[in-house]
Amino acid sequence: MSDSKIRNMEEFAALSGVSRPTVSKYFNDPESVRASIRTKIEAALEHHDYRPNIFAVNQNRKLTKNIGIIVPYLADPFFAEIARRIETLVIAEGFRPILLSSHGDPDLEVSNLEALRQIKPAAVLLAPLGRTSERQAIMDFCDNVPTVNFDSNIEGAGEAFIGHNNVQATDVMIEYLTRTGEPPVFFEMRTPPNPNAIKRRNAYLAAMERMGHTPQLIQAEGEGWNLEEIGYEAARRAITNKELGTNTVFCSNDRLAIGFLSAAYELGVRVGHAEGCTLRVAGHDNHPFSRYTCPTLTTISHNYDLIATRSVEIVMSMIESERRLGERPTTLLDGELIMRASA
Amino acid sequence: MSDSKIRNMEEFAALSGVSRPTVSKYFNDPESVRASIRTKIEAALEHHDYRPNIFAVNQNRKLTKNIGIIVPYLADPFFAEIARRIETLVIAEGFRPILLSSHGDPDLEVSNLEALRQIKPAAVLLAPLGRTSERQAIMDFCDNVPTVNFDSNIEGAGEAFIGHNNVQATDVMIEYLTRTGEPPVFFEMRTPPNPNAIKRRNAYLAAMERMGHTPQLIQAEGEGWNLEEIGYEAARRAITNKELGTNTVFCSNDRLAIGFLSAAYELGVRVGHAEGCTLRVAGHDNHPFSRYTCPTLTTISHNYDLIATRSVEIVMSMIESERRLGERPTTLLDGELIMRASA
DNA sequence: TTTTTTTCTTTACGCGCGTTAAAAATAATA
DNA sequence: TATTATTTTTAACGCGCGTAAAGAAAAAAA
Repeated sequence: MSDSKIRNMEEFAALSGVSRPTVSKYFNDPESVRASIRTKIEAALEHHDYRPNIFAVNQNRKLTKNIGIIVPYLADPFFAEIARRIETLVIAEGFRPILLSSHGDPDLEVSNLEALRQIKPAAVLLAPLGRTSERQAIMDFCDNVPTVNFDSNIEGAGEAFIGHNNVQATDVMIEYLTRTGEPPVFFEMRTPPNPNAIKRRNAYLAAMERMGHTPQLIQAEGEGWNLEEIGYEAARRAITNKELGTNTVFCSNDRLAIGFLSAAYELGVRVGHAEGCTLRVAGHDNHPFSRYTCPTLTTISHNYDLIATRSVEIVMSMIESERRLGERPTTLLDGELIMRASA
Repeated sequence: MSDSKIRNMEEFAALSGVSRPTVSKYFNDPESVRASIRTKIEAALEHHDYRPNIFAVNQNRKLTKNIGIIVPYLADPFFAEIARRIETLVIAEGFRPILLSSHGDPDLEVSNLEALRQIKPAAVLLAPLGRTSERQAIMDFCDNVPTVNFDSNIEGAGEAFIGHNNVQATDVMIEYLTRTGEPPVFFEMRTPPNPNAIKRRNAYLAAMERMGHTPQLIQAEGEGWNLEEIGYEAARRAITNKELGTNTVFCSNDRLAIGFLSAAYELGVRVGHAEGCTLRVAGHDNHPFSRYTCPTLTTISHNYDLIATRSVEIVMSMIESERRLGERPTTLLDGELIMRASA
């Protein structure tokens, strides 16, 4: 690098001995100019450190190189992990990820949508809040901006949906639990913020019925995203009141399970599938921390890798094929049983 | 809202019966125009849903209303929580937060810096990686963009530093531990990614010396940000090899402690300050999950609230006072002892 | 009502770059 | 070497808005 500050493309073009329109062409696609010209520009680039003004560029393009990513709650390590992977892939594709979190607030979700719209993104990846989302606002947004819906399905929103196969995953876990012990009680929130939870509940009920077991739902009260606390409180009550119909608990998600394990530990209940344990607890999600709970949590993993790569793939194909897919393809990724110590 | 799409300020000005320069003035500060004019504009706004093109606006302003936030690793709930709070405060101040994570990668940290520079932010809040950061790149950035350094101190970087009082916090914990039992062994990484860890190590050594106890450092090998795993492995070894000189362990941070607790649980070591426990474990940070470990983790809390509010306060004062403070004021926030079950 | 002060309108330029059309230069082909 | 195809240059406009200067209008003060 050198010193001289370049003010604009005009100056840089002069320095590199190439006309400005050609330089502009180069920055939009280096391959689109002749090799000899490319060499000249890149030589100049070595000495002068110039980059086109991003605002001016975006003002004149109908579409930017921005890709919006909205997650419902970034302080949840699950979404943080997904977001991290998506960001990395988006960067690798040569786009700029813009990551926004709704922090569990429907109003903020709408604000985020508006903020993104202003930015004219090439596409957006949206994991909505779910039940509490302003459905209409989301639909409006999707009409104007090519978006892919992931994680939590809002029917009809976006050009495609990619998510977790809650039914398959739930079935696998129930199958495992019943084969290795008593059939599970289902531990969940009465009014879960996320539609995946409803799917899991229904899958549990269906599976139990199919297998000839009587289902039991233990429903925690509480709103919001403080799931560990909600799980902890409800588990405490359920255990002390002896509400558990069997010795096996299947939690709707790992964060509730973490709360459950905490309560069980505190009450002196030994959890696990080993000798001397009186309770088995399983989760769902393979939360980044589930590996370090006490005992380590048996759970079902999302395919973190595939959920990210597929989402980005679809978005990229949308962008290249001048957006808008056909009939909102839905991709459901199978979960994988992670056998650990808790069940 | 109504239907008609407005293309630009010219059109909107016509519709509202006000001249374009005045409309422009309004959007920069509604209070700067006469009430009667304001009424007209806002009336038009009710029917026509127009907002100035953000790229055009930013192109013409020397400084934008953007405030950059960079954290070293967003998948760490500690930073996710801090970022969440800062974002909220920044929005409340009428600015647009741009949150970027370096994902533990020094190169990405530099890319993030460059991305922010392009965006001409009014200011940025930077929590650097620390030891692995490209110091020179950060210094260069700080020369060009008014920035506040937080969490991890890079000497001389930014106009101000705001962080955790590691010495005070460490002293408080050691004081507590020695009063209630044996003096602690210090459990840490040999080459921690974050400079806070070094401060904590030194504070531990100094405090132990001052109190006439012999310090013992147990140093986990490993690089990167997978702290639970690193803590788990090292703890397993330390426990099985009986390396612990006392029955009390003070972990350099909560994520290591989480790994430690996991290992202890697995090895059948009962942790806590209660009867029948053979080991006490304490952490540092009051990580969002420390409340749900087994047993619940005794730790020292950062003042999440203050760290966020103070950082934003300083940034705002920098922006208002035409940036650049005097002699890089440093604010160290005291930690608070959180007594739970583990020690 | 007249004068002064404040605010608004008109007019016009600039920001940095995308993009186009016609002319010029270069490369590929015959 | 002459001809054709491809790429580059020159010249110029447009994007949507900030902003400045001069004159007109409105509000406040005298």
